[in-house]
Amino acid sequence: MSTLEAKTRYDAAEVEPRIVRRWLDSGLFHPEPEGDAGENYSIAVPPPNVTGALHMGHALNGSIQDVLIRYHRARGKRAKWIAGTDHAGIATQKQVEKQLAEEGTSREAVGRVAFEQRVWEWRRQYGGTIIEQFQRLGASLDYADERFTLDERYAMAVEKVFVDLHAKGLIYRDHYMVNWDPGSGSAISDLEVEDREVVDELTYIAYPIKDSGETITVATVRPETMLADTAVAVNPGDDRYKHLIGGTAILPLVGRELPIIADDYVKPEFGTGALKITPGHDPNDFEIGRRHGLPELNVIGEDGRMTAQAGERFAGLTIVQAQQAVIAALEAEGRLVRREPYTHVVPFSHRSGERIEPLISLQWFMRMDELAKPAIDAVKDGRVRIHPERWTRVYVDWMENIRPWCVSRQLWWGHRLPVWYRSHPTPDTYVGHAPPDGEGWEQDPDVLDTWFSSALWPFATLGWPQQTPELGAFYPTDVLSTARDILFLWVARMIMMGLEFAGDVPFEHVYIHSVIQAPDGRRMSKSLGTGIDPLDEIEKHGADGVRFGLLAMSSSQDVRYSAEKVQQGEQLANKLWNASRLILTRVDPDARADAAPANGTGFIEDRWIRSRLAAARTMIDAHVEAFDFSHAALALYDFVYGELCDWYLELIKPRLYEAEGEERAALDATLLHVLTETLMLAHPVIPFVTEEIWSFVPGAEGLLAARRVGAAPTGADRDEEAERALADAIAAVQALRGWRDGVRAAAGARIPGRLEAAGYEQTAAHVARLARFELADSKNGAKDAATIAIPGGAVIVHASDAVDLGAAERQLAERRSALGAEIARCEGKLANDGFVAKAPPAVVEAERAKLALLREELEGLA
RNA sequence: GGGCGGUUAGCUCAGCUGGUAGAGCACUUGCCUUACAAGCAAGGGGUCGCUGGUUCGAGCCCAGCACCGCCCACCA
Repeated sequence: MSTLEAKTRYDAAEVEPRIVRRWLDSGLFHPEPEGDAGENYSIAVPPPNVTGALHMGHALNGSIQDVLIRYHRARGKRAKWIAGTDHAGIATQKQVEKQLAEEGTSREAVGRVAFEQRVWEWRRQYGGTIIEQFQRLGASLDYADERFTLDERYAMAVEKVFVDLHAKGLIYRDHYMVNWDPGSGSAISDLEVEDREVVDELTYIAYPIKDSGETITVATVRPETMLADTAVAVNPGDDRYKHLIGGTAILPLVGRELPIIADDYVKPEFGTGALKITPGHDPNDFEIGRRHGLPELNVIGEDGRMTAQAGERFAGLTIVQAQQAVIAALEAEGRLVRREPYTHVVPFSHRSGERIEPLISLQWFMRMDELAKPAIDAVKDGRVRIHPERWTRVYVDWMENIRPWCVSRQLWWGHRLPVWYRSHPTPDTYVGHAPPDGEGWEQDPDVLDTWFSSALWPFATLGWPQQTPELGAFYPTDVLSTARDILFLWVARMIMMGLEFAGDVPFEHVYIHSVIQAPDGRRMSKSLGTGIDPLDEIEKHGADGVRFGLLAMSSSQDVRYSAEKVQQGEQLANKLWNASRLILTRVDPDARADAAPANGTGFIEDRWIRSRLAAARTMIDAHVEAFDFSHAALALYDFVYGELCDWYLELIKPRLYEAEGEERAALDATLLHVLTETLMLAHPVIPFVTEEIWSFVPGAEGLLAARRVGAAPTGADRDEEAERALADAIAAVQALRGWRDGVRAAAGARIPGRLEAAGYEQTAAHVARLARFELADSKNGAKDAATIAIPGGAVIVHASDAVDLGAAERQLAERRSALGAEIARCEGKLANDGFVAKAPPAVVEAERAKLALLREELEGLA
C-alpha cells in the first residue's frame, strides 16, 4: 500500500515492462486448441516483415486487434491471436545484400546456398525485433505459437497449393508481357507497380512508305523501342491514312518492313494519329500485336541493356544511351521530325523505385478469374463483411476485372518453385515436391511472389493441409484488420485461397482502418523524415497512452497523428491511477468487491454510478462490436472523467472519510465493485494501468487480463430515478458554481441561501457541499439577494458578506435578457403555422414544454 | 478518363433516422479544496467550402461548382 500512497503520478515506464513479463509468463495468451471456430475467437495478425520495425500502422492495427482479442477473451472465449512474421522476399534479400556489400562481397560471389544461409542467420539475429516491439505495445498475441512464412510446415502448404493449382490448370508458364523491375532484377506483379508523373520528350519520327515518296509520322516517348517495332497502326476510320492501310512502312535505321494495320485502339486525334507498334516493350502494343498476329521482338534485356536483337550499333548500350544513339542516328538519316516535352504517368516499381521496363518474359502465371467468382459471392452474400462498407464495392469491382497474376520472381529468398525441368532426352517440365525418377532434372531457380505465401496465412499458420486441432478450433478466423493498401494485394487473395483450399472464408469481418498521416498531413515515411516512431511515443507517454491515442484518433478515413490524443490517453491512465489510489488507500483491506450489496446501499449516488456504469458498458460494447474504436475509447474517457471522477468520487468523499460499521462495509464493497467494473471496461484499451491497479485491489485474484466480465447489462440495470435525481443535482451544482463565478464570490466562501426546488430530497446536501453553499430550509429573517434557477425550482441566495449585491443584480439582469431572447425564439417558432401544423406532434409538444419552463424561470427571477 | 473520401471553433477531429452546433488541445479567469497543479472549477470562441433546390425547419437530403487527398484505368 505504501507504493500507492507515494506515487501521485502513474509511472508507465516503470510499470509496463513488468506487466508484460507477468502476462507472458502466465501463458494466458496461448489458448489450447479445443472446441470449434464458432465458439472460439481468433484473429490472424497481418504478419509484419521480418526485416521490419514497429511503425505507426503496426501500432494502430496492433491496438485495434488487441482490443478485440482482450474484449472477447474477457467474454469467456478461447481467444487466439495468431502471431508471426513474413519472409518478405525482396525486402529481406535487399537487407542481406546490403550487408554483403559492406563486407565487400555480393550475393553472386557467395552463391545461392551460402546466401540463403546468410539470410537465415540474419533472421535469427533480427527476426525477433518486431515481435518484441509488439509485446511492448501490450499486444496479447499467441507468442508461444509463432509462425514464419518460410517455416518447413508452412512451405509444405505453399508447395501443395502451387502443385494443386497447376494440376487444375490455374497455374501455367507463358511468354507474356510483364513488369520488369530492373531494381530488383525480377518481374513483379501489377499490384506492385505505382504510377508516377514524369516529364519525357515526345519524339516524332517519319517512317517512309514502301515504293512511295510518302512518309508516315509516328510519335513516341520511347524512341529506342522503335528497334523492336513490328507494325504501324492507324484508326480504320482515319481518312488521312485510309489509303495506307494494308501497305508497308520501312523502319528507319533497321530497314525492316512493317505492315500498316488498322486498329480501333488508335486515337486519330492524339499525336499524329499513327502509332508505332512495339509488342515486345509496351503492354498496349502487346495486346494489339496478339490481335494481329505480329512478331514480338525484345531489344531490351532483363539487365536493362540493349540486346543483340537491337542491332550491332546499339547492342550493349543502356536504355538511356540507346535512346540518345537512336535519336542521333534518326537525325543523321533525316527521319527525326521534331521533339517536344511531354508530361505523363509511367509505371515505377513500388519496391525498388526504378522505372518499370515492360518486356516479354517467360514466367509463371496464375489465372484468377475462376477463383475470384466464389470470393466475390462470399462478400456479396455477407459471409465476409467489409467495414466500412464502401470498400465492398472497391473489392468487387477489382475482383470482377481481375487479371492473371505473375507469381514467379527472379530472387533467391523465398519459396522456390516446385518445378523441375530437363532437356534430355526430350525437353520436359514436372511440377511437384521432388523431381521424378531419372537423370538431369533441375529445379526452377525462381521463387514465388511473397504474397503467394501470405495468401495462405489464416490457414497455413494453423497447420493446413493437415487437419490439426488448431485448424478446427480457430478457422475461420473472426476478423482481419488491416489498412486499405493491401486490400487487393493480400485480403482478396486470402479470401480466394481460403475458399479454394480451406473450404471456407478465412475471416468473417474485414476491418479497414485509418492510415495515420504525419501531423502536417503528409504521409508518414522514413525517407521524407515525417515518420514518428511509436516506440519513442511509448517511451514518453506509455503504451496505454499510445494505444488510447491511436484508437481515439482513428476513424473511417485517414487522420493526422495527434499528439494531443496520446496525451489524453496518458492522462486517462494517470486519472484512473489516482482515482484508484483514493479508493484503495481508504477501503478496508478485507473488503471484497463481490460483497457489494445486491440491493444497493440506499445511497442514491451509489445507485446512480452503477446505472451509469451499465450505460457506459452498453455503449462501449456497441462501439467495439461495430469496430468504432474511436468512440469506444472516447466513451471510456468520458465515463472515467465525466462521471466517475468528476462526480461520483466527489459525491462519496464525506462517506469515504467518515463512514463506519455496516455503512463502511457497504461503501467499501460498492467502491471495489465500481472500481473493478471500471477496470474491466477500460482494460482492452489501456491494459497496463488497469492490470497494475488490479494488483492492489483487495481480494483480487490472478490477472485482470484473465478475468471474465459479467453478463451484458440490460434495461433492468439502469436506474431511471437515480439518473434523473443526479442529473438534476449536477445541473444545479453547475448553475450555482456558474453563478458564483459570475458574481466573483470568493472561492472559499460558503454562500448562504435556501433551496426552493423539488427533486433534491436525496441530493440537497451534496449540492450544497459541491457548490459551496450553506442551504437552509427557511428564510430565517434573511434578506433575499438573488435567485438562481436550477432544475425543478431555484436557490434563493441570502444577503451576506459573501455576496456582492451589485454583481448579483447585474448577473440577474443578464440572465433575464438571455431568457427573454430564448422565449422570443420559442414563441416565434410556435407562432409559425407551418411548424405547428407539419412538424411531428412530439417536436411541437417539446417546444411548448420548453417555452413553459423558460417562462417559469423568468417569473421566478422576478 | 472512372470511382471513393474530405472541406464544421486557432489546431486535430465528433456530430445517430433533418428539430436552435460538440470533444481534446490551445486561450481567459479563479482556486496548492486531505486522489491527481501534467490537477480542479468557471468561461470566451463557429456566416458548418461556395451556389441553388426540397422542407414548417438543412451541418445533415438533392443538383451544380471549387479546392485537398486517395484508388483504379491500355491514350503513343
